[in-house]
Amino acid sequence: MLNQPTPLDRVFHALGDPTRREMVDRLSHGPATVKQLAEPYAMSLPAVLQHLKVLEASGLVTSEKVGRVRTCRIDHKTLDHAGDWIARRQASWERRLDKLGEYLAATADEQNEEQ
Amino acid sequence: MLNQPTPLDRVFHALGDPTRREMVDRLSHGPATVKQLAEPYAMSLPAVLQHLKVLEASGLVTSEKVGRVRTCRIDHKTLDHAGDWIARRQASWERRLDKLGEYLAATADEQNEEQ
DNA sequence: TCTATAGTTAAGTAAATGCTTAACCAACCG
DNA sequence: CGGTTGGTTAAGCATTTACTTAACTATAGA
Repeated sequence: MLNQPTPLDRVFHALGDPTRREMVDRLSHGPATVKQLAEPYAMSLPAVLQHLKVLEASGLVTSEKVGRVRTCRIDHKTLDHAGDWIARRQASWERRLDKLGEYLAATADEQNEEQ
Repeated sequence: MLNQPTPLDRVFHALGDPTRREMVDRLSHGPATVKQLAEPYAMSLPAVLQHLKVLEASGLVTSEKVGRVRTCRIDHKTLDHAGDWIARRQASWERRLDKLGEYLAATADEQNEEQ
């Protein structure tokens, strides 16, 4: 991978890790501080911070620091982009099934006519 | 990551690579042989095969070999799982916004009563 | 002011990723 | 049979990932 990753690369890659998916899950219920996000995990704080950095780089999460606490929140738009990509492939797949169905129906008709 | 990846880990990880997403895209329009899948890319056949292996391990793609050609197709159910996961987080996010809205409305009412 | 809290930076490491080339097999085809 | 086509395996390599520990900064509160 010489070329740099696209936004969608970053989003799916970010979601490919269970810890990061759990963080997104947690944040989908409301904002949380770094401390709160880290609390469920056995791993070190710097490790959590690195996951957070990946999530922020992907656009899935935003954060702002007030005083000494950083509060993180989901950016739903980015999650939507990922959902849209999947929905579009599902759509092409279904269009294909429709066409296949039409074809099979047409073939059946022809066979009926032949009989 | 000492523990082995979950199915969802594998799916999102598989979708995190642009080449693999393009392959899923291609396959969403209909089945293709390994040769056909490899054709758009500058990379070697073994590299394509490795991407294919990742896609198969994730469950996004299935394949069967007839004679000497292997034909690959999407398994839509796996794509659905990924879409469902995203949809569920979007749902919690929206529920949260609803509750926030109710709270704000209630607060506004209280303030009206106080006045 | 002293100290605990919340977060950050840097550097190092083991394992996983995404490729490569070389060698190989098995099926179809003239 | 012998060559071409389609796919596969193995080995190697540079890069990225997911952590770690140690050291550090800045804010909040007693």
